Amino acid sequence: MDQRRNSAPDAARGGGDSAGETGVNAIGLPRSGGVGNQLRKIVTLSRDFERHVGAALDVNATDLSAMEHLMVSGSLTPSELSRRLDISTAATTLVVDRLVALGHAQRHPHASDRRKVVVVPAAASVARAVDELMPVIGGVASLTQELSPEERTVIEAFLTRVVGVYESALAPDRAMDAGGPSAA
Amino acid sequence: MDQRRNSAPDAARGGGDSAGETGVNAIGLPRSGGVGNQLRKIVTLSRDFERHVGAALDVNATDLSAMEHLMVSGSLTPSELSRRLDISTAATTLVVDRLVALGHAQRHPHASDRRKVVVVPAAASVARAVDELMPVIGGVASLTQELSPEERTVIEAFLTRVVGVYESALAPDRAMDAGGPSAA
DNA sequence: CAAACATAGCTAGGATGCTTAGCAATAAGG
DNA sequence: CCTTATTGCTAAGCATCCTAGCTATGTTTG
Repeated sequence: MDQRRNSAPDAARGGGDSAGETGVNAIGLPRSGGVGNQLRKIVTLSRDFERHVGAALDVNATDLSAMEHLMVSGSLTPSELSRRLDISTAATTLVVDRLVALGHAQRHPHASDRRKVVVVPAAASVARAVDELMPVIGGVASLTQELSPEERTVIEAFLTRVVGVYESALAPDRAMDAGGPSAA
Repeated sequence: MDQRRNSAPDAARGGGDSAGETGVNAIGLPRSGGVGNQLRKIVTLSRDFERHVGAALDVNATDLSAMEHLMVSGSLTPSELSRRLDISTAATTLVVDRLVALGHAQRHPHASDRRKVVVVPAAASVARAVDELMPVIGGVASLTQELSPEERTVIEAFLTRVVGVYESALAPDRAMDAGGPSAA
C-alpha cells in the first residue's frame, strides 16, 4: 500500500516498462487502450481496498467476505456461508469463531432446526464496515447519478458486455447469460 | 464456481435477499444501480478468472501475480518482485523457487551487481499464460473497438473517475495520482 | 413407530504459504 | 581499509485452508 509505482529501476533487461498505454507491452500483449487499462486498475484497486477495509476491522480477506455476505443477507447459517465463500464447512467454523471472538458476529440457535446455527453480524461492526465501504459505494453511486441517461445506458451496456466476456472465458460452454458479445 | 445463486433458503431472518437492484439492501446500503452492480460483478469475476488461469498453470494466486509482473516487465529481481507483490523477500524466494521448480521461470546472475538475481519467465509458460488470458484481454479489446469514439470517451471518463474514487478512498491525503483528467 | 439415510456443525491432523529474525556475500562511501 | 547498506537466502513460527471423521438432529421409508 506504499510503493506501487512503475518506476522499475531494477528491471534487469530493457527498461521496457513504459511501453505506453496504447501500444503493446514487453511480450506483445495488446493493451486494449485506456478502457482496458482502467478496468484493470479498478480490479487491482478494489482488491487493495478490500484489504484496507479488512485491516480496519482486523479481519483477513475471507472473514471480511463473510462479513459482507452477512451484512447483505442479515444473517446466514455456517453452511450457507461456506457455500458462498467457496470454502469447506470446517474452515467456515473457524471463520465464524474468529468473527465471534472479535465481536463482529454472534452465534444463535436456529428457530426451527436445532442442527443449525444462525450467524448474526454485530450492529456496531456493521456500522464500522459501512463507514469504511461508503467512500467507494457512495462515490460510485454519485458518479452514476451525475451521468445523463444516455451515458448511463452506454456505460451499463458496455459493462454488461465485459461481464459477458468474463463469463464466456470462465465457462465456454454455458455462457449464454449476459448476451453473447460478438467477440466471443 | 458451481453454486453462486442468491436463493438463500437458509437465510434465517427475513428473506430480504431480493431487495432488488435499484433499492437498498438489508442494511440500507444504496445499490448504486446497475452500473455499480456490474462493476462489482466484474471485480468478482476477474478474481474467479485469475484463479482459473492459476489453476491452468498449476500456480497459486501469488505466483500467478508474480508471473504477470514478470511478463509485463520482461524480467525482475526478487527484491523488485517482493515490492510489487507486497510480500516479504523471504516469501518471494519461495515464490521464485516454485516458479523455477515448475519451469515457469529461471534465475540468472545479474550482469553488473553480483548480489542480485534476475528472474526471467520461461517463453513457453508466457505463451501458455497469454493463451489463457487472451479470451478476456482480447474480448475487452474487441468490445472497446466496437464502440463509437463518443461512447469510448464517455466510458473511459467514467472508469477514470471510478479509479479516482478508489484512490481517494485508499489514500485520502495523496489521491492526485491518476492525473485527474476530470473529464478526459 | 423405528430403522436407515441425509444434513449441520464441529474437532483433529496435515499441508501450504506467509511472517520475522538473522545470515553471508556484495556494493558503496568516508 | 573499514563501516554501512543492500540482496537473496535459510530457519522457525504462525495463520488459514483442506480432508476425514464424529455427534446431534432431521427426514424418509418400511
